[in-house]
Amino acid sequence: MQKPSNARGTRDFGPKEMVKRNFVFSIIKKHFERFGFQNIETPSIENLSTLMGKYGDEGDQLLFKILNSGDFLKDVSPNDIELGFKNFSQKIVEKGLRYDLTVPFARFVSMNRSELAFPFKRYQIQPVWRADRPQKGRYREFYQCDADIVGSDSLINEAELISLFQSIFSELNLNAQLLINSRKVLTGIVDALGMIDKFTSFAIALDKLDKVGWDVVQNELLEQGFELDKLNKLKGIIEFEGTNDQKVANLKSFLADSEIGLAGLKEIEDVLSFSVDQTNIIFDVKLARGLSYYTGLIFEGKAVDLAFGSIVGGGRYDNLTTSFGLPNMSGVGISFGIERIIDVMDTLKLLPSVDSSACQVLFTYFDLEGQLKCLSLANSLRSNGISCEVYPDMTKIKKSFEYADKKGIRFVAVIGSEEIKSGLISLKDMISGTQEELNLLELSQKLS
RNA sequence: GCGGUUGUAGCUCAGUUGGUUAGAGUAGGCGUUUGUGGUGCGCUUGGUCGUGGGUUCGAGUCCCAUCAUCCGCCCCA
Repeated sequence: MQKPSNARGTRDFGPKEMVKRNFVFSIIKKHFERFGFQNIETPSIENLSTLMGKYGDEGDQLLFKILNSGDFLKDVSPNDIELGFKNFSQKIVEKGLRYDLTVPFARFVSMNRSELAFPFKRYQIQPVWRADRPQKGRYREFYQCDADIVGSDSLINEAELISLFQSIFSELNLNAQLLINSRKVLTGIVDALGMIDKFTSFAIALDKLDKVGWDVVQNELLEQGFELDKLNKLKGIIEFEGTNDQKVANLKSFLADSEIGLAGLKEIEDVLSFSVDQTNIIFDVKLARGLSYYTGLIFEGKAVDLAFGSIVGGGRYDNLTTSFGLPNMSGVGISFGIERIIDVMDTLKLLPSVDSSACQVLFTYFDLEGQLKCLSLANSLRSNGISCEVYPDMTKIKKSFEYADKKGIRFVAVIGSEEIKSGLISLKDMISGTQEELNLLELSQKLS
């Protein structure tokens, strides 16, 4: 017999974990709906043609691919194998597991364009898979919780997502801040530096500023051909500390000659002006974010009390559905990294440990007569909306008390010959240790 | 994809320079005299020491490979 184990980077969730997970899931879901987002689901499996090329070369490598069923080698010639695995795999693999929820959503919107009411607001809470190397806060199977709005380019949407972020973390009681920036501001900065064609390398270098420090970033940019005096000026801008409004004002002169940069600043200003509550919203010029499809505002959420990487990500994308044959469909979305939120909250002891789903009462008995009585009493209580279970085995009564204790069931109802004779139920409160005799009506009232 | 760490009972870990039948705590089971749990006491079930090779008279201990884990890098939630 082989030792059982989980596949790499995957986890089981027992009852205790599920209590914690459901707590977070239910709050997120509630707020999604409160903001008018509608739930959809898409299949775990997508055609590889839907997924490939959407996440860059790195992303393509991290896709889990599904071997074709049946005789998957029947169309493969020795020549295909000689051409290398990329060519070869195209012949034997046609499907893959979804890598995120955004691309399947784009496919969905494109396919259902005539039936959807635009602007379309949807939320989706489903697992995604990445053939990544597992690490702290990084798994191969994990849930994403996405809320997106497509078919509207109003900045109200951005502001609403920010508001959604605030209300979710407020109810979760987790202190989190949202960094915001605009791809246009970043483009403007590169423009002002006179290196507009080096946008990507600039963004990548800037994104790791917090980790490696300015000197490393500067050296990297100098190697790329950026000019030192301009970088020095940029350094002052980036290290400037102040309110969001002050930061915007400070950037205005730097971006004075860049039309796109000023447009980006205007976006930031507008979104902030739409945000009634600017608590924990921070305009951060350093924020770049990897995924290439963002075109406008971008944001990233972090826990304040624990360094754990980002727990929320999102931004505006203008061309997501273009490759599915639907151009000009601007959208903006936010993704809550629920696995990391759970990890963070667990570390900070902010999650419930008591199983609120435990039954209210456990029935126990000594003989067949008591057993039947318990079953009938249990059904009466259930029809009154009281959750209860009947201990299934006729062993020592002690076992059923231990069972109730372990499972967090508060009351144990004992039905023996005395109870059957008197028609009363002996009810023990496992917390106080007291016991009382009640009839069915009294029991029902006590527990409802 | 790259670098490092760790892998002994269900769980947390001991195990001395290689040396007899591999230990502890905890969890589980049974009991502690009749129909009552959470703390006590007694007894007890669990391990081909991650897996596969190798060195040796002898390997949990040394070497190689492999799988998994955790931590960095890349990237990301």
